[in-house]
Amino acid sequence: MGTREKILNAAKAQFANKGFHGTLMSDIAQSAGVGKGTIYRYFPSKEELFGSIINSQLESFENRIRVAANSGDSERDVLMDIAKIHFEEYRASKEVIEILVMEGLNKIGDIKQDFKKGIAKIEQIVSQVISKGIYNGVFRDVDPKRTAVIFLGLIWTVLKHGIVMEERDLEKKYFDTIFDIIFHGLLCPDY
Amino acid sequence: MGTREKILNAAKAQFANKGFHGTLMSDIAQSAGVGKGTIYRYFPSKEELFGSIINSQLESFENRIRVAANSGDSERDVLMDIAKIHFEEYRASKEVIEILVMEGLNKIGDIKQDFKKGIAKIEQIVSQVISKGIYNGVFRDVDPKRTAVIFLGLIWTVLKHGIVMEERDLEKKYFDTIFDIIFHGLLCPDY
Amino acid sequence: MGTREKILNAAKAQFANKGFHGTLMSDIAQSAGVGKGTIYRYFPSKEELFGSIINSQLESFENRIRVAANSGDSERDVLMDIAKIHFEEYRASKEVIEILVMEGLNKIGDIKQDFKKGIAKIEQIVSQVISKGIYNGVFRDVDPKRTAVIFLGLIWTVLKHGIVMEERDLEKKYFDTIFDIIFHGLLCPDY
Amino acid sequence: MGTREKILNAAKAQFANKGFHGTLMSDIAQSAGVGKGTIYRYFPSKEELFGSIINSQLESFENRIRVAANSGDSERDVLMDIAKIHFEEYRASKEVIEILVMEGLNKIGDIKQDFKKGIAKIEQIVSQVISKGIYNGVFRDVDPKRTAVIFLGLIWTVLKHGIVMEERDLEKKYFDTIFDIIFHGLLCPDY
DNA sequence: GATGAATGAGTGTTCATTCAT
DNA sequence: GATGAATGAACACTCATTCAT
Repeated sequence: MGTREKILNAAKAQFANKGFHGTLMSDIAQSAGVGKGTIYRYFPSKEELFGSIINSQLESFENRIRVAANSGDSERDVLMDIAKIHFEEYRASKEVIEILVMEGLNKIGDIKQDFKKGIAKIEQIVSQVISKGIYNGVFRDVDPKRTAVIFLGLIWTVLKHGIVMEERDLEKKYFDTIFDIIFHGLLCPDY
Repeated sequence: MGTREKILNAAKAQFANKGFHGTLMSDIAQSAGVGKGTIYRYFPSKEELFGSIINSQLESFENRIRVAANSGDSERDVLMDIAKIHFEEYRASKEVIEILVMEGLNKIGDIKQDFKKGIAKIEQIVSQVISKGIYNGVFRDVDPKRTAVIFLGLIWTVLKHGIVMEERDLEKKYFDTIFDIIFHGLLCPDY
Repeated sequence: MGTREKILNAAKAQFANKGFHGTLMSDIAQSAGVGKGTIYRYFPSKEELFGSIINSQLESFENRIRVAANSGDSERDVLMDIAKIHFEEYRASKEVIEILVMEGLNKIGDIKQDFKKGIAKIEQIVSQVISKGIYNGVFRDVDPKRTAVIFLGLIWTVLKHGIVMEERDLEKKYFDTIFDIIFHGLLCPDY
Repeated sequence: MGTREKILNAAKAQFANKGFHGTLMSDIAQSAGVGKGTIYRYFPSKEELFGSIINSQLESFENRIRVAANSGDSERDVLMDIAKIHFEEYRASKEVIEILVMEGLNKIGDIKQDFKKGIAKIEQIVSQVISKGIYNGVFRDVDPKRTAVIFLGLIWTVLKHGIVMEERDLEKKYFDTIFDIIFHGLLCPDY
């Protein structure tokens, strides 16, 4: 494994465990098995190292979601795919998702701006999916932008809940409930 | 205004603006118009000052939500009331809600534990409301606990979205959309 | 008991227990049962309060020792009286002696200078006693000044030892040994 | 000179000059010609730095005294050697002895306990020397433990006197007088 | 390229002292 | 005269960053 990669992996583990402020550069160096100075040969600062992690994960999300959105599947299935992508990334890289969910919005340098931009892009993709779904008669006539926010919010909420409450097998429990409610609503037909 | 209150207000504003780690005790002192040492007459540490703010807001939420849950109204209306309470508290004290939403789960002393406990209590109340709603034929037969998590998470997410994206008139925009979707679902009857 | 006296007693107890730097003015105030501000009506500063205690004890020593020196007794007995005075004062006011022994020479303001002057005066008295003793054929022909230092040093040493090692019944144990050695020497006649 | 050594030397000088509480870490850093943070690479706290100095000197004393005690010389000479060791160490490292004498018993962390233990060990060695001296007919039949306390205390007191009164050529003045008195006593044979 | 010893700006906290009541 | 709330200068300690080797 390359040095840069070793540093990134160590940083992900440390930031996820102890948060941005709780993580020392020396922790990362030690955990990566490199000298402290070496980190600075690859990343100009702690902040940029942190930002790197956040941004690369956001890009990965954006790309995968964009692919799903253009798959040609029913918009109903696209939404389910988007949810699956989130849970998959969570399973594949719990630590990075933990960082995203817990620290993504901390007021650390320009991280927050990057995060906002990343989220906004994803929201826009989802919003377009919903618009298409409405146009194609799959979804009721809801406000697409707000609904995108709500939909993604739901997924993030469940991820966060799993992380915070330290639940195992998060996705299996919640996946069906989320879609049951978001697709069919909570109320009985009579109400 | 009492000194303690001045300090609390200044602290809320500073923590909301700059986050826990970005806020200096001297900022709070200056913004409160008191000496740095004075803060320590009222709060034993920065952490406890922060925790004080978090906990008192969580208690306020819990109490108001408990009252709403016992109001005797239809469970449908209780859920709407609970959402209204969140938006109201947000309007009344944007800064504290901002702190709760942005920093409540940071790894700062025991804050995270307090926060988790507070959230768990509220989730339990909502879970009972949903159970009753199912029993009374208002709600479909969903899993009450998971649905409570999803419902509350949704509201928090929307609050967070409003804060992060700096939207104005947050509640007016989202309130109806949230309940339209969560009550009636996203899919057209045919799907 | 007058307020000034209450403060002095409380200060003696606190300084003896916790040392100068370990004692807070608020400790003294509380232990004296007065307000913190009240101390400053009687003593201009913590340092002066401390100095007051040191100096008044040194004066008491000086006076009693001067009286003993002028008693007309044999110089042998005068030395024993001087030792007795030390042990008596220790018994009567352990705390002040503790302060004298443990903190008298700390580099706190001008305390050290006062202490040095007080000790020098006492040494001079003892030196004169020894001179007279030599003149009167009681003592061997030793250097009176150095012998005074040694004699007083012995007594202080034993006091300090008792305080540090927290021995009880200090004086009974050591009094005879000190005078046995200092009067008759350690060596057997043959050596 | 190694960094650790530079720091230790600077710390000795500063502590001796200004006492523990009067010495700032930044003073030590400046005087050592290193940055403030560098001190903390070698010593975990001001207290430990101080304790380090105290303890290493106490160990040095103990070792040298133990060697002297086992030299096989007459117990009379061993006592004189022990006194010489004290004066030698004083000459070699006035500052550390000054710290020992002036601050060794202050209530600073666990220093006092270390100091007490160190002194107790040395007292025990001396006590054994005196016991042997009595057994071998060199010393009169005195209490060995108390005599050890008195003997060592006397030496320490004279060192302290020299430091406090800022006398030069301390040892030359006092050495003979101390042993004249302590060996042969103060009284004329008739008394 | 890699290192880790050195750095010093930055921060939470303490506590003697003041002064309005 | 007595008080104790308020003060802010002072200080130990941290840690991201640098740079000589």
